[in-house]
Parts: sequence; structure tokens; C-alpha cells
Amino acid sequence: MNIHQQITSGIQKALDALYQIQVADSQIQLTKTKKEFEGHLTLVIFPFLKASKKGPEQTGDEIGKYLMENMPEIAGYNTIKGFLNLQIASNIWISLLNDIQSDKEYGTTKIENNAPLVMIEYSSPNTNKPLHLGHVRNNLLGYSLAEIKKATGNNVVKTNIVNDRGIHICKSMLAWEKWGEGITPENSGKKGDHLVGDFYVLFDKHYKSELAELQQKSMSKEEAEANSSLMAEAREMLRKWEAGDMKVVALWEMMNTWVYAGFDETYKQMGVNFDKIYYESQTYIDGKEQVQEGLQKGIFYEKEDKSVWADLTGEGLDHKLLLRGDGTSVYMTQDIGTARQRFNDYPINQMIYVVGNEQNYHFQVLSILLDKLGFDWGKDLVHFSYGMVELPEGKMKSREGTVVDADDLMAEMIQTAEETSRELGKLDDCSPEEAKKIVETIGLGALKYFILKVDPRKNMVFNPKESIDFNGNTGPFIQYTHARICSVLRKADEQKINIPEKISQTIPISEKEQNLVQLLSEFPQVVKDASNECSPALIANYIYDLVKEYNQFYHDFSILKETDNDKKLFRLMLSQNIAKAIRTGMGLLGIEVPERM
RNA sequence: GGUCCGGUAGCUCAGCUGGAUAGAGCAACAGCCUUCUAAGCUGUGGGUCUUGAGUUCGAAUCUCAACCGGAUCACCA
Repeated sequence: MNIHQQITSGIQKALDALYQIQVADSQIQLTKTKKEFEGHLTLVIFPFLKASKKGPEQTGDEIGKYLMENMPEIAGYNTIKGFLNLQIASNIWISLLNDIQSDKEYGTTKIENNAPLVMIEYSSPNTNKPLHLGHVRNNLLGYSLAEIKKATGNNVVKTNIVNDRGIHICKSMLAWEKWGEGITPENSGKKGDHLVGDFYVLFDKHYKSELAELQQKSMSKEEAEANSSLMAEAREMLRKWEAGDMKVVALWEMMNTWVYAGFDETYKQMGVNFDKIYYESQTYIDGKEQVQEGLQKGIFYEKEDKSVWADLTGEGLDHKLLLRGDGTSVYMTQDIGTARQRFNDYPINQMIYVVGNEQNYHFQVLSILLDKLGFDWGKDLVHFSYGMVELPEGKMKSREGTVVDADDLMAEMIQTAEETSRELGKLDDCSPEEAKKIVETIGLGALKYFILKVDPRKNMVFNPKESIDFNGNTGPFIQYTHARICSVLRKADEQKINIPEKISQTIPISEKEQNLVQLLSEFPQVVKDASNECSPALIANYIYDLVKEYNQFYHDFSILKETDNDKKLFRLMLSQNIAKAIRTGMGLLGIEVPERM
């Protein structure tokens, strides 16, 4: 039972005794006291004026007096306007800190044997181009959400659905055959995903000039598109692929292997991973079967051209295509098939799709379709919908070459971290290996924190030119504070100071120290909120508050020079636990925190 | 046009189950390295919380309307 709950129940008793009213927990507005006022927790007393039949000040004083007399936790109170500020006794904070100190799983919940299983799908790349900034946000959010779900007591399966089939893949394959036969990642020195992406671009280039040529021969744009020989070849390739043509499939497999090797490298650098990977080439057939079954059951209907549709007008939506007239599948078909396979493979309690908000409609439809098909989890699927990452000049557009590549971005961040560190002389005492590790941790920490601190639902702006600050509300600032705390603890250790398991409850502690303990005591709740609201940003902003507060504290005191031994121990223990909160919190964001930097 | 999401300082963002004088960082300016790491700290300036109504003791927060921006409504994925 935390301090908040204790006080709440005390207030309930007070209201009952004073005014004979019973009030539910939710009716009691107990918030953190604002900095300008004295106290820790503030009760809004306006709601009780009717019952007390007295003015705000008087009512507040009455409640405060009662609490003071009946609760040892309350050390003082004051009423300002309609707000009763309560002061919590010093020893309560110390005992809270003692609890945190001994809590081996501070901020996390143990995963029980019968814990629910949450499957989280994220990343979901296409195999025809490398990962870009949008994927970075997706990957970071997905990975972090998985960590947060684990920390709140869920079993988690991280999954990735690779979009490895369709006309777009054939474009890259065709371009390679025509203009790149023999080129491989090995002999070109290029990462496989980039190489394949280049051929995709090359196809587009040739396709465009073919269209221009045709249009010069007085064709309309539409006619030109219909008469393009390149596009016809690509479509023919797709047909052959679906028919299992050995040569096409072999080419497809070779190029996919290149791409996957490239992706693996990117994922590894980013620090994300998956427990199970699905491929659309292996799930779309399952989807077709599901749709056929639905058709037989009368859930869907067939048009004259044999295409299959779902009528969703009853749900306030449109008609939705599920199978083309030629029997080939569309996006939705594949997602149905993938969902079926997943639920066959795992006893999933909750399915979370981390997919951009441009697909809100798609998931609304998917949920309804799965429900109609009789999957009882369909209705409850969660679409973790996040906003786009925009550049200062607007959206990223591959045609205009304004796409920010994930590999380039990470490399640049690490390089900037290196330059900054060198300038500050931080790497002087490090071996090259140590320096490389530290610089990577900082560069990636800056990138990850920058992206995760923003509310996922919102579109966000990323300015590559200004890159990312290392000052202020940033990953490096938090990492730096952690490194400094570690340094204090190392020095304390050198001086043979042992931090005890428990601190005496009689030490007088300052207001700032009380604030810090209060913040620490709120951490577990923050993690739970982040889990419920699917928002790593809550944790990021909480950690920043904590670190900012600690830095201010740090400049007021020199811990190791404190002459009062008990106080010194208290401050060391406080610092130690703040470092623990930083490590845990940043860990949930997938951000490493170094011990020195 | 239908549906969904957003609009808070010059910029990037917090705050949103209604509560006190709306907060950080960046940028600008002024200070602080005999102090456990200055990637830090302190101070100054900067706001019609898009607008208008409503709900009430009280609205950035809830409701409605308008305006602006984005997404989506494909036999693309």
C-alpha cells in the first residue's frame, strides 16, 4: 500500500467522522502539491463544502486537524483557498526509501505462470527498400512497448510480418536481371537491403523514362501506363512467381536473403529483436481460405467478376474487397491469414499491432472482419497507432529523395556523439573499444530518447540538419546523470563507505530529498500507466523530471563531503536508487545507460 | 463530402479522469568550473493554451460549433 492510498483512506475516515459522508476513492482529489506551496500532497476540498456547510478555509482546517491527530503519517498542514496541503512525516519518506532499496524488482511486476500472453507485431518492413525514419519510430515504439508489457507482468511475443511478396518485389528483381546481373552485396560492398532498394529505384527511373517516351508519341498518361512494357514484364514475373516458376523463385530467394541480412544488421544496431517472424508469402494462402470459408457461410458476397467483398455498411463503413476477380489476394486477405496462423501458434490473449495511423481504417475493418469470421479475439485487437515523423519541410517523400535512411541516421548520431565527446575530453582515459561502446550508447540513446519522449499518437517533426541536441531533455543528459551517480558510488566504495540495507528513520531530511523520494515512490505507478496507455513517453518524461530534480539537488550538496555520517549514507542510498530507477526506466525504453561517459 | 486524429512560448514538446500564478528544453541575454564528471546549475525576457459559445464555485483539460493542419475512404501494401 503506497502513501497515496494510505492518506486517501485516512481522508475517507476523516470525512465520515466530521461530516458523516462516505466518499469513494475516485471522489478524493489528492494530488502532488505544487512547488510554490509547502507540503507534499494536496486535497481539493471544494467537493466537501456542501457536506461541511462551512467555508473552504475552515473546512480544510478541520480536515487537516483531524488527520494530524489521527494519522502519524501527517506531520503538518496548511489551507490556502480551497486547498489543503498535507505534510508527510520525514520518517515515512525514509521508510519508503528503505522499501525501494530492498525491492529487487522495483518498478516491475513478476510474470506469473498463468500470466496473459500479449503478442506485439511491429516493424513490418517491405523487402524492396531499406528501413527509414518512419520504421525507426515503429521499431523503437514496438520494442519499448514489449518491454513495458513484460515489466507489468505479461508474457510477450514480439513478432514481425515481412511483406516479401507482390509486384514491388518483382520490380527490384526485374531491374537486377536487366541492368545488374552478377552484382551482389559482396562484390559491390553494399548492404543487401540498400542494394535491392537501389534496383527498385532504378526500375522506377527506367519506367518513368519509358512513360515519357510513350507520352511523346502522343499517348495519354493512362495509355502510356497501360502500354508500358516494363510494367508488363514485372506483372508477368509476379504471375510466374505465384505459379512457382523455379527460376523466378530462385531469384526471389536470393535477393530476399540479401535483404534479410541487411535488415538483421539494422535491427542489431538499433537493439531490437523478434521472437517469431512471419512472411506474407506463407500466410496469404491461409487468408484466401478464410475468405472462401466466409463466403460459404454467407458472411461475404461475390460479384459477377468473381471478386469477393465484405459488406460493412451495417457498421457504418464501406464495402471492402477481399479477393480480386482473378483470385489473388489483397492486403486485408493476408492480414486475416497471418492472424489465423498466429493464433494457431500461440495462446494469445491480446494482439497489439504497432502500425502507423494512416492505417487506422484498415485495422478498424480487420477487427470487424475477424469478429465476423468467428475469432473471439478479433473485437479486442489493439491497433497501437502512432503518428508520422515529418521533416521540417514536410512529409518524407522517396520520389523527392527526402527519405531519411535508418542506417545513415544511426551512423550520423554516433558520429556526432563521438565528436562531442572528444571535444569535451570525455574519451581521454578510454581504450578505443570502450570509447566505441560509449559513443554508440550515447548516439543511439539520443536518437531513441528523442523519438520516444513524444506522445506516440502525435505526428512529430525531426530536423536532420540540426540533428539532435545532447543538452536538456535528451537521452545523453539522463545517461550523463546516471554516469555521475555511478562515479559517486565508486568513490564512496573507494573510501570504504558501505551503504546499509536500511537507514535510520530519525534522520532529518530536506524538502528536496523528500521530493526525490516521492518521485521514486511514484515510479511503479508510472510504469503501469505507460503499459495501460501504451505510451513509452510517460516513462521518458518521468525519468526526465526525476533527473532534473536530482541535478538541482546535486548542485546544492556535496554528498561525499557531508560530515554527518547518517546523512551521507542517506544521500548515497538515495542516489543509488535514483540510478536504479534510471536504469530500469531507460531499459524499458530500450536505451542503455553507461556507468561512465 | 464521410470518418478519425491533432492545434499550448520564435522552434521542439510536457501538462488533458476539470483545481492554485499554464511548465521544460532549444534559441537569445546575464552569471557560476579551488565544489562526488560544466553533456551541468542559477537568473532574465518570451503565452488571447486557434476562435466562439456552453456546462460550474472553477476550463488548456469536458460538450457543441467554426477555422486551420494531417490521415483515410484503391482490384497498393
